[in-house]
Amino acid sequence: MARSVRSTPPVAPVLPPSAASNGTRSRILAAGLELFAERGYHATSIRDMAAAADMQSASLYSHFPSKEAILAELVLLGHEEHHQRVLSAMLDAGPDPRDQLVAIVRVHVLTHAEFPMLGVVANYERHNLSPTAAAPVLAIRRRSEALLHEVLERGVRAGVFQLLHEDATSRAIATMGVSVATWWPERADGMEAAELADAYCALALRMVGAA
Amino acid sequence: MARSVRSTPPVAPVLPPSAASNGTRSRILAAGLELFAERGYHATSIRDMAAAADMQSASLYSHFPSKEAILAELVLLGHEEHHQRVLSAMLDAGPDPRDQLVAIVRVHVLTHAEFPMLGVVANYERHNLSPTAAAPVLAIRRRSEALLHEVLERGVRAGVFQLLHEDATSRAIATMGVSVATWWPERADGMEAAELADAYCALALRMVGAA
Amino acid sequence: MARSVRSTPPVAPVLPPSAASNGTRSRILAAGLELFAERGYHATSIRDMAAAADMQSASLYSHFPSKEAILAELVLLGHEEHHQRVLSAMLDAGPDPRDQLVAIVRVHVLTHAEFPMLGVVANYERHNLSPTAAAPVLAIRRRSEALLHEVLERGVRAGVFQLLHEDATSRAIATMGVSVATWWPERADGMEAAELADAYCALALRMVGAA
Amino acid sequence: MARSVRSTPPVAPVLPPSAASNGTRSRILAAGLELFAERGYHATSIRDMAAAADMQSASLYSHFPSKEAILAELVLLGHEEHHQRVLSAMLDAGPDPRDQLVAIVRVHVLTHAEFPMLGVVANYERHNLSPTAAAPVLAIRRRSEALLHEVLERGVRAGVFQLLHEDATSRAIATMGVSVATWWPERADGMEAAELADAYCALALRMVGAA
DNA sequence: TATGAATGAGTCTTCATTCAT
DNA sequence: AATGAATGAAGACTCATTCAT
Repeated sequence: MARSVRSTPPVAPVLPPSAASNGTRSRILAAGLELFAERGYHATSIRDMAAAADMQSASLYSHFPSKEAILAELVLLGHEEHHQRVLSAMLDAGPDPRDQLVAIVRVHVLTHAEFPMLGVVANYERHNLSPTAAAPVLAIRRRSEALLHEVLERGVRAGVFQLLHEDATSRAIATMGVSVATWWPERADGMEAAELADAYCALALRMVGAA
Repeated sequence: MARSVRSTPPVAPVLPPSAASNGTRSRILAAGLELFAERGYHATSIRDMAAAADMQSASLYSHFPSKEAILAELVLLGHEEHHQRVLSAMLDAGPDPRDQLVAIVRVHVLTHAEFPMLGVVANYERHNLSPTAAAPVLAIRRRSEALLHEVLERGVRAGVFQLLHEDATSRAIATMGVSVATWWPERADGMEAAELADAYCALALRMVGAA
Repeated sequence: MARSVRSTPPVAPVLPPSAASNGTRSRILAAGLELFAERGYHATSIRDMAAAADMQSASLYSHFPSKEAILAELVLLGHEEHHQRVLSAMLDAGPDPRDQLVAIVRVHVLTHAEFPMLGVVANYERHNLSPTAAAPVLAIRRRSEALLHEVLERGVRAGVFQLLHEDATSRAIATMGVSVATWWPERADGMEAAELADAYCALALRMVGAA
Repeated sequence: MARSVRSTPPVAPVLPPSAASNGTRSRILAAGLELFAERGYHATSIRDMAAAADMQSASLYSHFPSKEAILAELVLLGHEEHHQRVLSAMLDAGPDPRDQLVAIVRVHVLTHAEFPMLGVVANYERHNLSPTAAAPVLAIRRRSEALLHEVLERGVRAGVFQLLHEDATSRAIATMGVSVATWWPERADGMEAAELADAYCALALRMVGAA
């Protein structure tokens, strides 16, 4: 039986399925995502986005009330997609804190490898949101952080994790996953996403003293 | 006699001594640093910077030829200061790869804890530089990366490090230090910089399988 | 039957029919023409032009990509209108070089008398164009110059012209026509355009030794 | 005895002797002349002129009270030099109107050939002067025009000139001399100034019907 | 005499947004 | 749903000029 030589697409999809494919709106979101990720929110003009979506700038306002609304939707979408995947992975993992940690890190890394632009925008461009638009995003972030915290705490209580410093450890684990969005799409070798995730999972186990 | 409970100032200095204290120029740099770190390069206007430096916007041009030149100087300065500190720490460390890794991580973390705004600007705002302005910065980055790479390689050859994946490991170590600039200044507890550095050094040793 | 005493309007039209009357665009062109002719390109601000066209300065950019583009259009338009008139006059003239010279000079003078501002802008402000914008203009100028040259050459070969110096003569003929744009609109007496043209035609015939 | 092969210098002097050679002031005037002639008054900044004169812009104000004062001095200087030369040539000519016309045209052409930049600035940039600064210039212009007018009138009264139209003729004669400043420095052939002047003198005689 | 720094007004152009069509 | 034209505010930058040194 012929095996496919390539297991990941050469170019990652821009938007997750939950947001893709429904016409003009998603064309605008895709345009915004690419440009915000590449140049940043303030370096991208409404006209740039319109051009990338093959329309006039005024037409954007038939779909979004403002430039900020487009960023807000992208940032929220990135957080929702991520949180839902992490949550789902946790539910599939058994009760062992080690399995739970691995589940979190794997899906965390894979999501950032699959949607690097969304990772960049959600993490680095979210600071351009007004407090109002940022609020629901922060809520999700806190839930995600709490989830990792919970797993670490349970591992400590179960005696399988020996943390050096809770805060530093959890920040390090979270950060190294996010950074994947930045460097992995530009990697020189042909490293696969699954291979990458394996490495980070093992790394995480070492960081919590469980390997 | 009462001992001071806090050994580091509550607010870190903005610029390293190498750039501070020489008049108008450094006042402009300090203004740019604060604003670029807080809002980002494109969200900061030349008038904002002038106001923060208590002068008219046109007066900036007596000291810098363009807005980009201010960013370029800050980014370069951040990289130079960082690289020089890392280099100096390496020279003070003994020949043991473990000591060398600890030396690198400690100074890496401490630098980002002491100059968090410079860390943010140097790492996140440098993408707003033109290729010409970015070139010398990239050269320094490559040297710093090579240094960490060298230490890891030597540790592996000496049999004291068991790396899971060289690239992933080095990226994770570098990233977790940089992220300090982001979260540590806003920490809730009264964590000291030295304590933070200790934790990250131990974490790094675990990551390379040497703890 | 009563003859009208005045055959030309007291104030010449600003733009030739080929460019006039089509809405906002030509209102901007007319504003630019008047101001460029009166004050010069660099002494005219985009705001001055907007005010003269009764709009905001930003609105100009819905119709022209830059200030230079407005000048470029005016200069090109002036050259095109002029060249087409000269060409048309030549075609109506018989084969006699004297008739041809008179035809050229008459239309040359009349055009500058009818559209003096366009003459001033096309001839004196064209130096403010970038090489790219100036190229098509230069092409037309060369064609016009070649036409006069051709007529003079033919007259010499036919023995009806005795030139003192070809280059000096053709420059003098061309220049005296262009200068009409400058002094004729401010003439003290009530000199008619037709009368003016008659004088210049006779003058030209003398200059080539054919009178 | 060796004859000089070249009767005119390859590059015409910038300023006439009356203004040259007295230090910083004339260095500034020379810089202004070159730049005003090349780019125009409004396209030349005070900093451009300072750079061309190898000094700081603020230093110009030790020698001239304003940018306009530099233009005013150049324009006045050009007119004075020109008028004095024309006057002197007239005094050397005999009483014959033909000789007088030739004398005027010759010196008119030669002056513009020798100081083309001064000719350009005096004739085309003088419109950028305020009425106050323009007044003495206009006075000289009127005297020069009156002089030509006088010669033409005398020739008519003496029956040696048959004018077609006084105003048109005098404008044409004056204009063709001024235009020399524009085209002659860029001539393709190696035409000498004396040769040029001869041609224009003969042309003028034809124009007045005296050849 | 010369200058570096400073300034307020101005430059052209782009911005996000609105609105009538 | 889409657009061309319009706008007021703002963008980075340059202007001619001033002044203390």
